[in-house]
Amino acid sequence: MNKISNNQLERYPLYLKYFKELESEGITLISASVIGNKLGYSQEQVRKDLQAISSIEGKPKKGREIKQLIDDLETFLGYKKIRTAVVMGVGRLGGALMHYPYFEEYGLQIVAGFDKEASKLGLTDEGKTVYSCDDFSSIMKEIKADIAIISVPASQAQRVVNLAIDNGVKGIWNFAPTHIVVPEGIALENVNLSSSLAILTHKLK
Amino acid sequence: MNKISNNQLERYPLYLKYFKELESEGITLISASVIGNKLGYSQEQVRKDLQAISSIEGKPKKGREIKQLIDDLETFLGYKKIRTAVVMGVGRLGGALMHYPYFEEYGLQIVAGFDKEASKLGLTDEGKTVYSCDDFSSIMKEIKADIAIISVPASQAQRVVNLAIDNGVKGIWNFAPTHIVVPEGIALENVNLSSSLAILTHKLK
DNA sequence: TAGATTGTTAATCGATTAACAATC
DNA sequence: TAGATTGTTAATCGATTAACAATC
Repeated sequence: MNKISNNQLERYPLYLKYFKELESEGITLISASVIGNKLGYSQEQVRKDLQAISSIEGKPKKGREIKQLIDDLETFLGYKKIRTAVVMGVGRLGGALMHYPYFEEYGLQIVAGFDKEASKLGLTDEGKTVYSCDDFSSIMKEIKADIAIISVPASQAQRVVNLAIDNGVKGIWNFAPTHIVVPEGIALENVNLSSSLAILTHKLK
Repeated sequence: MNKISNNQLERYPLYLKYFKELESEGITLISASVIGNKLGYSQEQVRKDLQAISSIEGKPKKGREIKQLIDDLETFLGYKKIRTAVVMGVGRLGGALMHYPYFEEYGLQIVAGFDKEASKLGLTDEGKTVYSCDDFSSIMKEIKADIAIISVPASQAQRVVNLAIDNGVKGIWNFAPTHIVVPEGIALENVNLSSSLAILTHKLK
């Protein structure tokens, strides 16, 4: 199997979203050029992208079956087997992530939050529980989450990441605006708003 | 001047953050290899990156002056001249963005929020005002924000983006998980959590 | 002077785009 | 059959890495 680049990986959820829209409109077949026009990619790129994850070939003159594409994409993106996550740091951003409505659709289940402030602990309006950081190890023994979402202040991030990894987390999704280090074998993905803003600002000039 | 790639742009805020840390520790000079080790880049890449934005040359045997680097990066990234933004859709995520504590540091000032729900309107705890979407045009005539941060549900995003552009916004920072289209001359940057999650999930395998 | 670090030029690598044959 | 769309192979483009001369 060919290696799949990050750019490519970023595109797949956008394809999936579009295909679901088409499906709800009752459309069953789609060609690479139509997809490309809609999403702003070249048709060659669309073909390569879809070839890389499709279980069956497209049909010359007709295109690809949307139902099949959705199935393949959901399988490839892991939406079909649920992964669990905890949110570490339930401030404004952490709270938003803890209740982000689209994660369910992506197969990501937020099972708990952790914070050190007593006022934040307990059940949230949406029925999720925020535990004290002190209880992290014992709670993790029960829930065994796959992923830790880091939304603590930058100064706390590395410490909290270490704690999460020590307690069995295999992936770190870091929203704290700081560089963190993880050992071999642990997946790390950063969402850094300052980087995104830098791109926007540069385009504005 | 050479063109600067998006990857490169994403790295600059991370350099800046690191340099500020070093400065607060009283360090005045830094070499490309030390920077690379710390942030996980090659020293060649660091040199190219810094050359592209530096106003003065580095000093053989010594490295580069941190103070100068910070100044050059802040200038390049636009942190020195304040840009204003409005948040469209003050749900959990929008609320978090509206009060995100680091934006000030990046020279981004959130001047107002907009929502259509009456219960959300008025002053927030942190002293910012959420206006009704109905008043968008008239308020924008006063505040003339540069950027619109989009945090409405996906189904509303394109409509809201159009409204923002019609009222003079020059940049769209889109947090809604959907593909949107902007006319020529308008800057668009997407923060798509599903794309970021796709990368994390892939690394987890 | 010797050595560390710089800047520059060339080589490599990978992703995207282009060209084209295959097929329903 | 003709034409649209596919998959594959080659060309281009751009970013990263490597090599090396310049300099304090």
